[in-house]
Amino acid sequence: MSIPLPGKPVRGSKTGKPIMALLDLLGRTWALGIIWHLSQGPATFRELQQRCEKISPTLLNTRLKELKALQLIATQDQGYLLTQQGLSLFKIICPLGEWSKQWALAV
Amino acid sequence: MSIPLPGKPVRGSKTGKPIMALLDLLGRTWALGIIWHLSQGPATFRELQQRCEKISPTLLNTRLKELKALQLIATQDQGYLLTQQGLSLFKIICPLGEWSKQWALAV
DNA sequence: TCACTTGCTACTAAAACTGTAGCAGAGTAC
DNA sequence: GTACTCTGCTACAGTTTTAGTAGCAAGTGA
Repeated sequence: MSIPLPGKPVRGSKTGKPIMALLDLLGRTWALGIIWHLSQGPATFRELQQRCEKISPTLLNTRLKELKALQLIATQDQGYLLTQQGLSLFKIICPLGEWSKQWALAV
Repeated sequence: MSIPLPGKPVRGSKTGKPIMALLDLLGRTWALGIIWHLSQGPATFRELQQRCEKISPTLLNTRLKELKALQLIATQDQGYLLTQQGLSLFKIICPLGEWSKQWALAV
């Protein structure tokens, strides 16, 4: 799957609007999950695999490359970690944790 | 694909944590997109199809059923619209619009 | 009754994801 | 130096999901 660059047509939208690229990216299996789990701190490849419970290494690597190309994550000695960009994105979606608890009560 | 009920094991997590169900749901193609486009106001099936540019009716209907079962959207005379739950979820992800614009400048 | 719209299903092809096995390189341990 | 372990990652076959197109049944209005 090609990397959803803002400004370019993406899966489901030819307009090139950044939000559509973002929705394409976040709509891919495990993309949100990886960001979520990485917010707990840096992790090696295998550590991340464990945090994600059941992700296949194939897919994990694919997503990591995408997220890296889009500058949401980076690699360092510690392994993978969120960049400033990635962190600011996480801050937005962070409230989903609390929201989902309320939601669970209602559904 | 089965509906990701909070409290139940979902794609990628057996823990049943609500957040994992939510991440599963939002990680499905077009789920976020549908919520996003519905936030612009109620829409009929075909209207929604157009807003989403390139979604296939098969998938649109599948996602609508899921979102309905999870009480994020509902149907009325006007067609489909966000429920209170859906609206409160949208309020969380709404800042993604602005964020993506900043991101577009950086990538 | 005939045209027209709407919500939606059927069906096939294409793309994405899973699951398992395992390789190459780096770091100890002896 | 060589055996052992751990790591990041790739290969590949099989399954599941999504795309894309066609079109049907029900409702509306003329």
